[in-house]
Amino acid sequence: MDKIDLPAINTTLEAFLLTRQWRDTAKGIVLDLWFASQQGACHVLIEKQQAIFFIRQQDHHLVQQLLSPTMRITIKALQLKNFDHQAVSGVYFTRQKDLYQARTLLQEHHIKHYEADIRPTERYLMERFLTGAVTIEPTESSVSEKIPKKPLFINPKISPHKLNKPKLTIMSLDIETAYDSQELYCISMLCEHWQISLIKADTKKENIKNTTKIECFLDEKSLMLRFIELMLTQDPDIIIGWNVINFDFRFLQKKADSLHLSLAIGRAQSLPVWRKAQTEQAHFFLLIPGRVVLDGIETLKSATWNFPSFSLESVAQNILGRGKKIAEKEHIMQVDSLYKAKEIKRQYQQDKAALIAYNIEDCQLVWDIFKQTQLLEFALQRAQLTGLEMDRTGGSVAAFDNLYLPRLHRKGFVAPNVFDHKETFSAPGGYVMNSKPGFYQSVLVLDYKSLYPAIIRTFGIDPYARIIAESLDKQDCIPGFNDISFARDDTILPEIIEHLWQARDQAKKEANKTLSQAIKIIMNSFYGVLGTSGCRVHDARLTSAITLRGHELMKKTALLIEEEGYDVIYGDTDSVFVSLGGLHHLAQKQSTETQATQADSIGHALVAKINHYWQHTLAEQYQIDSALEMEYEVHYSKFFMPTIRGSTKGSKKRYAGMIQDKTQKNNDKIIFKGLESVRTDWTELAREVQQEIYQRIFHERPYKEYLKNIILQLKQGQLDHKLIYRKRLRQALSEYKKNCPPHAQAAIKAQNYIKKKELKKNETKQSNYQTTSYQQGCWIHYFITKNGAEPAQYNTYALDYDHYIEKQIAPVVDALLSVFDSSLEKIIQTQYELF
DNA sequence: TAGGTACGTTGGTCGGC
DNA sequence: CCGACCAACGTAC
Repeated sequence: MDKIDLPAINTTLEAFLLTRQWRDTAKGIVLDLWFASQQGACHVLIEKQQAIFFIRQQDHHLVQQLLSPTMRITIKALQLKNFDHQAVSGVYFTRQKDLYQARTLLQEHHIKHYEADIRPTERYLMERFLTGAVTIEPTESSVSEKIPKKPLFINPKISPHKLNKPKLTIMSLDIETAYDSQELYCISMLCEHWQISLIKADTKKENIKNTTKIECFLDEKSLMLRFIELMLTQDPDIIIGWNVINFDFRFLQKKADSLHLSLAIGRAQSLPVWRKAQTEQAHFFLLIPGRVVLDGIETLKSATWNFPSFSLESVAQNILGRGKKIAEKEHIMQVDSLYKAKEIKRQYQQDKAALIAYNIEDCQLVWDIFKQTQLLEFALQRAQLTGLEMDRTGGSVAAFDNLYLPRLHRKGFVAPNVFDHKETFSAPGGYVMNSKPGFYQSVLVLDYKSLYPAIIRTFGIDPYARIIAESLDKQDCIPGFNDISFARDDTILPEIIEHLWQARDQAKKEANKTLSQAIKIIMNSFYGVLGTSGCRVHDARLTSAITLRGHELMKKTALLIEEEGYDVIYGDTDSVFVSLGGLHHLAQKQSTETQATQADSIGHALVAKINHYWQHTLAEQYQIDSALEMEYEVHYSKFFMPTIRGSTKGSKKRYAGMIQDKTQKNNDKIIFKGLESVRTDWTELAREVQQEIYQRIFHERPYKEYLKNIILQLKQGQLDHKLIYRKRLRQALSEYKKNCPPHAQAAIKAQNYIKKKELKKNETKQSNYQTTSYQQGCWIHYFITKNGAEPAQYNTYALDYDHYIEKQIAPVVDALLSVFDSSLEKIIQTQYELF
């Protein structure tokens, strides 16, 4: 047996929490925690934990009578109250199973109970303020000698710690399989200084030349066994991939099951735990004890990255500027959506070296994407801030609970239950000003930095502070709206935000963009959480207190700016748009540099005035410190605000502005918001024409010939590849009952074409693969043809070019041209006159 | 393994002519 | 054929 290399007893270990599990045992609830540490992986068991929820003290005997015949419980009166100021007791269980049963019994008897939905792991961690980084102090009895190599600590003391960069072993994983059968071709694993590809092949027959390390296996079973062995010897803390849980690991699990293999790839040879999502049928969650599996797609989304497509090809092109080895050329995919899958099969049969290179390159792409975007650091920071698992995406309510509940308990309260608060009205959202449409010379944008968190901080908006305020004098409270107010000096949420705010300022100072971003996301999620009935402290009066204060601030801000003689042309929630140069046709010609310099100084002056105003006014009116911070965001040297189509009214949430590049001439950038060119459901042609026309007009370059040429090319069929509509099927096809929009029509037609093909060819295998592909959430690609909407892949009809001119090009162009009393129709008309 | 509301656009449906 | 209304989607913040 290997020599046991344990850290010295009583040496404090710095560690980071990887996975958490709980289980009922004869000796009580056991928590099973895995950490990464400087000394490698570290396993901790916390024994003899009790499960707990709360009841009203007045229900003590009722609960005792109800539960004690079937389970062992202890009920203890506590110095805690519910939100109705009633005293509560804790009910303690030796098994979580009993708690669940008790919960059901109490529900049946309509007996109030609180916080019965907190899992034992979360309860243990949150009440100790343990999130990601911790110190572990092993005690003499806590070190087990049973398992060699891996330290096992029983009931050590664990304390929160600051996040130092933990030493983590990362593995990028990707598999290749047949598209038309359950055949496994190849598995590639890539770590920092190590990589391998396992392929099903006969070494004697195959001639595989490749620089990477390759092992060949005659059958899937030996390949799988080697995979399991390598997972244990490489022993990664983090496994990354692309759709890695719902494709790669799910495939490997099914493969292991069919081969009667135990997929013991967890630490201490434990098994993966699968859980099915309740909402989506096809979505699964995976827990591998001791290892964190991070899916690139979900993690990027959770860090607010957005791409037109989240395929590895598309994201790699966007972030790394390079794509996969088998390129997903869009014009090929249109004709044959299985092009890539077929090429993989061909390579497996004819050129295994190429397939291995492709497979390992996918691992590398995922690795490089994680590195480039600092995704792992983001996941670590988020876990550290929220106490959620590293792989947990979404979970805003759970993050709020982790931060809020322990603090609420220390203030002497237990939380209400989800759906306890009966909704009486719905809270308004952000204030969106009516816009003044037109083409402007010079526009400033000023905005409030994290407006809603700033309002929560400044006005003490907090579920607990509202409860407390009910029994306080008026002068000790800050008024909200809807007849509620908040305790002035006794709050929870504003303090959490203040702490995060300071951490964010510090992160910015240290140029730690990842941390700053993680904090911003969490701070902004608090408002949303208070607004959903899925949150236990939800109350529309609280969100109203935030948004209505926002309305007030926005309106006053616009007045303050107008007082200075400037025109506010638009504003949305936390921003105001200030016109400096006036409308284009009225503008005086002025050098662009002078304009920009003047704009900057005006911007800074306005922001200073407004910030000072709130400092002064709020101190005077409410005796509070303003945390409101308006910033000078950007100067648009040219700016266009459209009207609503077919009206003279200014539009909202749609505009374009040009930002001057101060260092480089002729490198100005046009920002599009809400307009067609940022919408994925408009055709490529429409988006491209909009960009081009705006470029030309903003730079005062001719555009008529360009437009005529586009129309000509379109009618000649030269632009057909840019005429595909792309839209998601948001419901199951059968759910489009009230009306059937074009993309759903196209999807139904596609299904019918496939069925016909199936009957003709009687080729079941491949067709089965495709008939299942028009499901909720999938993308539909379609043309508008003389026969209406047709699926792009199967279309045989002539395209309806008049439709594209009228519905795609004209709207995009006319919005801007109308400023100059022109339109697409007028421009084309002159063309006809020429003929 | 539950963050929110506000908004514009297209095209389908339906009742009126 | 037209207008009013609304379903569906994607977006801004």
